[in-house]
Amino acid sequence: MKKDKCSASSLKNFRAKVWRHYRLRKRDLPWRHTKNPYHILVSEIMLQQTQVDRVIPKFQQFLLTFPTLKALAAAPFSDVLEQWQGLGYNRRAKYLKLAAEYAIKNHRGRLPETEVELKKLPGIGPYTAAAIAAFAFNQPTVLIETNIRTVFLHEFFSNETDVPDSTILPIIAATVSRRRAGEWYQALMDFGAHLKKTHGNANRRSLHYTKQSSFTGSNRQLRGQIVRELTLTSSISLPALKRLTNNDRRLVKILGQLEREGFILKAGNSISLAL
DNA sequence: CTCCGGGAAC
DNA sequence: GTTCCCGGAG
Repeated sequence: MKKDKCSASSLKNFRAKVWRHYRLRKRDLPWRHTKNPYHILVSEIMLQQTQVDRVIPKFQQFLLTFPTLKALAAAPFSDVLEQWQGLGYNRRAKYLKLAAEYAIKNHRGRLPETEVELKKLPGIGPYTAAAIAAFAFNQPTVLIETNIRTVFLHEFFSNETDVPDSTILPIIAATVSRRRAGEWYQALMDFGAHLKKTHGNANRRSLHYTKQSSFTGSNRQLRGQIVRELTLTSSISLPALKRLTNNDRRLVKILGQLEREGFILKAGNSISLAL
């Protein structure tokens, strides 16, 4: 009986368990059939805070509409935003197009291959930079997201609460496959998704666990409605938008934010999506 | 720290 | 009605 949960033999058993689950229960996901860095990028941005089942059809349609990094960079923002409707977090659509433009301008039309360079792209933070490096370029980066967090909380911190990621990351680094990093992380995510179905959500024991405020009646809801309206009509008057809410002051405030963030253009009383 | 979307499972 | 989602920016 090994006392140390992180002993060499424990880690070896853990790895074997994850690989075994992957062999038997691997999910067949569209972005696992490609090594195209652009396709990986699109999938990872879409998957930020968004369930796999909801991303799959959007991912495929998006790549039909914008087949290459160059096509995305050249496309009107309003077209990108239109494709994005239903996914939520419209800022991601903006960041994704800006990232494409950045790569065209600074990396000769390709995505950079290192974590440090990837993180410089808009919308790409610590997780996504490490994930693209692992999935597209097979680098043994260290990354954590909700499924991976679940796996390690379940396997190594089953009796602990308020576990910070900084405590988990060294174990992730100690267990990552040097030779098959991308596959390893896919296997971890599949195992984590499986654990959530069978054991509930261990992430509530993470130090970083938070519940988000309610959506109905929120600024986010109204903001989303405004953006969707604009993708449908291309141009709309302020009085027409006022029917979305009885709080004109809140509407004007959100419109100001959308304008500053580069989502919309205001010309007098006429409002349209930015190009 | 707060903000950001929206559909679906529960 | 509540929770969750292969997070990131300001």
